Amino acid sequence: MARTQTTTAQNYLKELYQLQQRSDGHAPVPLGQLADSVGVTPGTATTMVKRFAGDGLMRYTPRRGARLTPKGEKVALGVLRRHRIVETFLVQHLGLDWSEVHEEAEVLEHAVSEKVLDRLDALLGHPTTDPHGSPIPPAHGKMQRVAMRPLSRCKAGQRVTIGRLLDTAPGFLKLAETLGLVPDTQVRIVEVNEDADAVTVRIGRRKPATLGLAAADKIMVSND
Amino acid sequence: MARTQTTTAQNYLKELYQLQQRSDGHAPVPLGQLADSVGVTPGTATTMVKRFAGDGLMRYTPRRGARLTPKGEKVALGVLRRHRIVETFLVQHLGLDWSEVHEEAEVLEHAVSEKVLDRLDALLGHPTTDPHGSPIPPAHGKMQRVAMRPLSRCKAGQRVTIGRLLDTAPGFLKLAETLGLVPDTQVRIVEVNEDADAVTVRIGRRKPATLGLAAADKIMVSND
DNA sequence: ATGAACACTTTGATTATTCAAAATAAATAT
DNA sequence: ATATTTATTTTGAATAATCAAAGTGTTCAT
Repeated sequence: MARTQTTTAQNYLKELYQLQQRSDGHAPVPLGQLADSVGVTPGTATTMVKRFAGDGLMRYTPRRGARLTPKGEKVALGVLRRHRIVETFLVQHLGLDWSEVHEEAEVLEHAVSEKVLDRLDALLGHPTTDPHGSPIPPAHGKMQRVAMRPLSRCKAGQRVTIGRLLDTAPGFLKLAETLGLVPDTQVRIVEVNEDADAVTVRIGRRKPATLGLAAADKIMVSND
Repeated sequence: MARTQTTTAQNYLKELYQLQQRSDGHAPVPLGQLADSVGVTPGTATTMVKRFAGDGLMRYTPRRGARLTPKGEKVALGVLRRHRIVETFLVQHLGLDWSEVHEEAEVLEHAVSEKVLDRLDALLGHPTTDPHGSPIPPAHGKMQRVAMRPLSRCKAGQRVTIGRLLDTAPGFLKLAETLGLVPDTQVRIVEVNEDADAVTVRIGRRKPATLGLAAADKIMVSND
């Protein structure tokens, strides 16, 4: 049965889910990474993960790492769904800036009931992505998987559409907004310079913008 | 500084505030009552209240009871404000039934930031009462005090307006709704029978409704 | 007054979550 | 291979919040 419902558990599950997505390939996620994401010391993560494993929410191999079980993944997707629907609501109906809604949603995701969530979802017209372009897990059924690649791996001359921003830090999002790098925007790759560690892009007739590769790594795009 | 910010502390403060309102007169509220309201055993309330007293949030006299300090009251009013604005939002914008929003708000009141609260408040047009007629404490300044008396203390023949429902239990609210006893409704007192422990009221041409005095006690009215 | 009743407080434990620091294992470099 | 570094786990302890049950003070009725 387990305390699938505590804020703490939900956070561990949610973070693990996201770490699995990134470095995917069915390899377990090292607990140090999980500890970082959750914001606890490594020792704490070890303790907690062992408990979640006992609850059937994670599969844990000492010294190697952890993975979500199907049961744990279901919970994680629920949390992510709440998070992203709340974010969408905050932007679309309360007019908050997209750079600040992540933090708000971190708290609200644990306080919104199924019923309220459904109403929000309906009010928003059953959105499939949040303001940062991240997919909103459906209430039932599998998550749709959209093929995207990071802006850092594009070639000069290509025309692509911004799909999703992977970094939720307000500073990063504020910058992206300023540059016009928001989901559904068409962008032309002006130059990719591995040596200078930079990508230069251009939106319409705006003045070109240059980003470091680390930043460009966190901007996912799809072909026009 | 104290942990004014934990959900638990906020609940104790909020409940104490409400108990003070009822049996007011600057007399301390017995901890047994507070324990009941918060939903903990008496021993727990004693432990907690001593801590809050140490934090300057309550004034505590052993064996007599507790009262909020001005500082504690400020926190309590903030919680109440969040609770009631959230309730109003849930009813007016998400279409939840007024009988169920109290429970939802019990959780959300601890998750809504100042910024989100302000936006909700603006979206709702700065309401002064929640769906049950309870006053919403203003962001700054004193709470307005409206003179009302319980329906149980009315006399036959009087015409009064329903102002506020004091009981938040879904069952009670559902009943009140069915009978039409919702805020701002005009009601005529048909009969008050102390012996039968009942009050009979009539709304417009509807068929008269009879309530026990205990229920009528929880319905506050004002003169037409 | 005198002893029940009742309300409140104390005590001793428990659960959930966390940290710091010591111990251990694995990976890397020399 | 051996030593060093790095990552992970263990251990011991702390904090917040709670309960059950025993203890104590008050009040009330006789």
